[in-house]
Amino acid sequence: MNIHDIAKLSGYSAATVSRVINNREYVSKNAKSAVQKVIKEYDYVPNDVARDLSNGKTHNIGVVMPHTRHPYYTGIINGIMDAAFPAGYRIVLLPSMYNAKIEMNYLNRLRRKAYDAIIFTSHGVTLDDLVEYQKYSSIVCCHDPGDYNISAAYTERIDSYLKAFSWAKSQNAHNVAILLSRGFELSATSQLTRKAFIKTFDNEPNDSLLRTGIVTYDDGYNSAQSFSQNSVTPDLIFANSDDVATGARQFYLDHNLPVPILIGQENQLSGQLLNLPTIDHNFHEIGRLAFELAISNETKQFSVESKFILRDQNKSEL
Amino acid sequence: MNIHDIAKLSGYSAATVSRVINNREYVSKNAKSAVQKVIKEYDYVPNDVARDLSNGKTHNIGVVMPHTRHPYYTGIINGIMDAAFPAGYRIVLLPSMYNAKIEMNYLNRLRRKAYDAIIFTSHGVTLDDLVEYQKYSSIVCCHDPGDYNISAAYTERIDSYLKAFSWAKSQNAHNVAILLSRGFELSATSQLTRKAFIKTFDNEPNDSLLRTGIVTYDDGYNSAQSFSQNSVTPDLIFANSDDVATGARQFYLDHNLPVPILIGQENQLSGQLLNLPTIDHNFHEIGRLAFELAISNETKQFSVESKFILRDQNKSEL
DNA sequence: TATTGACCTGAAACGCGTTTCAGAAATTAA
DNA sequence: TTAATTTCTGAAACGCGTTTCAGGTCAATA
Repeated sequence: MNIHDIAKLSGYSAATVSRVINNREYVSKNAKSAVQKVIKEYDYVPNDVARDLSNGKTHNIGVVMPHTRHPYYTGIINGIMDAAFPAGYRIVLLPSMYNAKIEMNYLNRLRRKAYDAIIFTSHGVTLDDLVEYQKYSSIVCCHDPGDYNISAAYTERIDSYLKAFSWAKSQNAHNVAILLSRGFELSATSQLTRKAFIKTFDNEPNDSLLRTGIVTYDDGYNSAQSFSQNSVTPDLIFANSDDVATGARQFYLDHNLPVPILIGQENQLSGQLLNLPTIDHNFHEIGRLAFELAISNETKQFSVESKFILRDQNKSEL
Repeated sequence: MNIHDIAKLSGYSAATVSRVINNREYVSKNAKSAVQKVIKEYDYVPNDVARDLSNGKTHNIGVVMPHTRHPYYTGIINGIMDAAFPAGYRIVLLPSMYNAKIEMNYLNRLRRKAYDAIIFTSHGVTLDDLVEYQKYSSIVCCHDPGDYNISAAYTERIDSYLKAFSWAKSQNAHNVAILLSRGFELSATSQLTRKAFIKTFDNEPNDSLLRTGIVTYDDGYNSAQSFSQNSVTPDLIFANSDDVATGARQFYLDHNLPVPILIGQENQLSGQLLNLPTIDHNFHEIGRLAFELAISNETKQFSVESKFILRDQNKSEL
């Protein structure tokens, strides 16, 4: 049962049926009611794929993320979804595991018109690639694109990183461990962390106190364990999430070792319970802005301030 | 630049180009290399929407969920995604806010061929509706479908609910508060909670100790507050997540009131930190199974046991 | 009354791959 | 060498809506 069948059955043409379905003008009352009657009688619904093909639009936005285990990604996704839903867009989850080949594959699906736009919450492909593929469709990234001419909605992280490290310094931290999702060379965010560290402590982060590939509570725990196994004792741990910091903390507690000072990120419940200092990156707003950029035709950048939150240490009731 | 252009440029027909692209047999070496050369030269990629239209398949699976604020839903989504990715399927997020009209809309999009299947992590429409729409495409629900003939992957909750309540009873809990996402009349899961409660305590849950619409930490906090404002003092709170239980706990702490015994669900980090008894519903496995059902042609049901986890209360180091 | 303009309508083309089917060419089997 | 296969190939139809454009009707303006 397609639009041509309805056309025949109603005695009008497919063009008229299409007009009725889409509530276009220039349809007589007679035509409208006749067509509607047949549509109702045969319970006809138009094929969305054919429609998308004809319209050259799918109302689908692809969202690329390495995984959904870190609150930053899930937070952005929520932000995008909350904005996309009322606008009639749907989001398609495109997991990449930081794999550039997989991401290129998604970029090609953009060329193939499968999505109206793609938002990269994180990207393994180069910014050059993103700029290149922009000619096919709207692309938004969620990192500072620097001089690259590409739409971006991102967190201005440097200030809060500086605040966090300078607070760390004020606590007399000398051996600062850094737990990152990706190494400095691979991630702009990690690079920012490094810059803030250098600016504060006047030297490079200590390799033996650096761990990458860190995402979850367990990763935090294991990092602390590996520090311990290597006889490394950080006096402060700067983690990429509160849950990660909490995991590290647990290792020390489990082994009756003194717990280093902890700094988390993303303002999670675990950090709230433990009164950890944290950095709130306002990912929900990032998601919202990313969506707005995705459906707009302009290429522009939005940045949002992140906040270093130092909770009242005395209020800890745990 | 479409397949016909490539056909002309290569001196072969669209049919042959299609064969080359899809690696079909019955293409001569000459044809293959000539076509590939032109494809490469013009950097042609086929249009996915046209392909989907032709093939009648999109490789998109719609996933309906009320929201993404509860770990149960995000957990299922992760499970689905982890299974869908290697199988070459993508998932489209379809938020419903428990709104049956919105869900019907999604069901109609299924009829319109926008998705190959739909998974309902929760449903506001009736099971009759789901059964009805099954004739158009594969539908999977994540609740016990009872006698309805529909594919389902769900958690067998009753045992762990019974265990939880009987533990509650053993703790001499008399005023048991229940925090639910939806009321008994609207949700099969809530109904199970009720049944387990009745079986254990031999009477209906007390209305004044019942709260619905509960999803987050804040909701938990507010519930406790509303109990307090109504001079209701539960001696045990059965929450629908550890975070919710944690929120309730916080209210009592903030007001220097004795904290009731807490039972959480979903085995979250907050519960782990506070050593709360919890119920683990194994949502990741549910998601995986739901996906398998979504792409299979059979209609069947899988259920997974949930676990009541009583943590060592003495080990609380917080 | 002659124009003008608004309103209707449908055939055909378009968006773009895929598949069918018939026919031709090249092999292999007999 | 002939018959029977197997391999290639492309025109056309198909999946299904949307849009364009020409042609027609009818009421309103001049």
